[in-house]
Amino acid sequence: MTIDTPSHPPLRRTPVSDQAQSFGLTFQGRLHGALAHRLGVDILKGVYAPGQVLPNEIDSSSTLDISRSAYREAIRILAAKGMVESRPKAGTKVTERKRWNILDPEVLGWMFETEPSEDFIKGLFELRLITEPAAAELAALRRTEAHLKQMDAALDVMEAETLATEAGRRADLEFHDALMNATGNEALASLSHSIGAAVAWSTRFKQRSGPLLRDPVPDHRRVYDAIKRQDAGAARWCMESLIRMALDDTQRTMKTQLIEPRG
Amino acid sequence: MTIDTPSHPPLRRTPVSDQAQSFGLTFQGRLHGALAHRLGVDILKGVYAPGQVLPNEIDSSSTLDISRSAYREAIRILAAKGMVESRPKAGTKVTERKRWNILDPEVLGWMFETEPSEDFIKGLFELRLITEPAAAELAALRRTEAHLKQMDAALDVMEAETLATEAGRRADLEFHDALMNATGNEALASLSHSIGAAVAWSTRFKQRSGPLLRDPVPDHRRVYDAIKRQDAGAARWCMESLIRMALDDTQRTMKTQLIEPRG
DNA sequence: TCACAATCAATTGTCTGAGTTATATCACAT
DNA sequence: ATGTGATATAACTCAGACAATTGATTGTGA
Repeated sequence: MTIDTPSHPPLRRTPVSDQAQSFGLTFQGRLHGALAHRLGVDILKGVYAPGQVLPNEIDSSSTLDISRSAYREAIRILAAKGMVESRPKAGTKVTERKRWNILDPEVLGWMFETEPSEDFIKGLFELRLITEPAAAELAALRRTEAHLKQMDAALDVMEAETLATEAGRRADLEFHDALMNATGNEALASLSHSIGAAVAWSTRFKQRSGPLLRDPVPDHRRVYDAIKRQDAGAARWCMESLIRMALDDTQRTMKTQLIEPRG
Repeated sequence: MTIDTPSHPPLRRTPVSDQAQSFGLTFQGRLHGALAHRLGVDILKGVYAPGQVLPNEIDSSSTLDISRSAYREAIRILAAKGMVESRPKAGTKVTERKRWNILDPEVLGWMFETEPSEDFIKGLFELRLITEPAAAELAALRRTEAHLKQMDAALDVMEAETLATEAGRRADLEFHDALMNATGNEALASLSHSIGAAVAWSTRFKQRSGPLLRDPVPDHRRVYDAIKRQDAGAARWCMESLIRMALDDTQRTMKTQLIEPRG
């Protein structure tokens, strides 16, 4: 067994053969991005363990059949996210898990592609339960009319489209973004944006596997109402309940996915 | 005025001239890293505003007198942190501030090099006040003897070294890291690690400008004691008070820095 | 006048091959 | 043991070419 990267779909649109185009599942625009994606997911999956050094640039790029430049740029991306570390003579090694920037939106997205552990999901929602109710509280105290208008508009779209459509999911994100802007706290907004985007991404799977899902609009509306009337306590409580329900949905979805791994 | 990047120290160890070596302030190992650092700080400072497109690769790399590869790798780093976005024909443009991963440890470090706004500092500590007391609470409930031993050892070093030494500051980080491990929440630990590292980095400045600073060890010890006796409420309260004091120190330091910008 | 298709050109993306620099490892001497 | 120096290996940097993508422009037909 000398095969390093087993059973991956091709990294690039096969430029030579005009047939077999239908493969391009994982392909994303740029080559370095696609490779960073693949390596990132592999690291998260444990295909490459922390401490392990990757094959050197020459070998890697040649076995992947790409140029050294593209390979190096992919490594830079992973290094920027704290997942690998390169030094001359020592090679490029996977860093210890503690140093990974798992709250980076891209990393978080990769995470959700790997059937993350129950513990991780729980930890993430625990963090949401800490931050987002507090954010709702701040939003209730600091929101302006403009914020309310944004949130209200997003809610209308959510109601009309439901979470089954792309537009509906986007509206969900817009609602949370508006709420985070209302907190007037940039760092808090950045954190919630990352997590929210990742969780919303997983909503796509929820929607597919679960036949019936709780309508999220009323819960969101309650949060909105509390913020509108500047009731910080109620905003906190409603947001907390909203997240608990999302956790519940997500956990149930993950379980059914374990039963039927692929669609 | 056609000058693009005004008054920056040299990007590389001047390889030609053997003298004037003393310049190497900002230099960090690799060229792509140093450039990413410089560009990142410039973006945070507003030298390059969101929406603005950077000069193209050819021009940029030639005016900076580096190769296109090195320049491109720097851009990939910034793109990985959400700060720029490249597209063929359209160029590389600075993304809107909301999309920056300001909780990335590196970005946060760059932030503290730019005399961040009062609002940003307050927002960051507001986030700490939300997450870290909650973390202390969780740590009190879940800590093991091993965690306690780690924290205790770190406290001893802090006491012996004080925050004036590198070892002392490292011990401070170790204390918080052990605490975060005790929470058993990976996401929470990652967040606090980012913020903690950045704030600790700023401690270096605190130490320099402020002649006398509150001794932080007793406050830390109180948090430790509460966690040891599994008193979640006390742990939360002590941690909150610890952070409020740190905020106080930081704000005072920032103010004095405004009066006397450079040492 | 407007919608849509074809063309163009600017910019990033990719490739190749070479030389340079840092550093982990080992041998050797202290 | 400890420190010092040589060596080989890896990442790092460079240069120049070509390919691919796409925003803008122009042309075409209704």
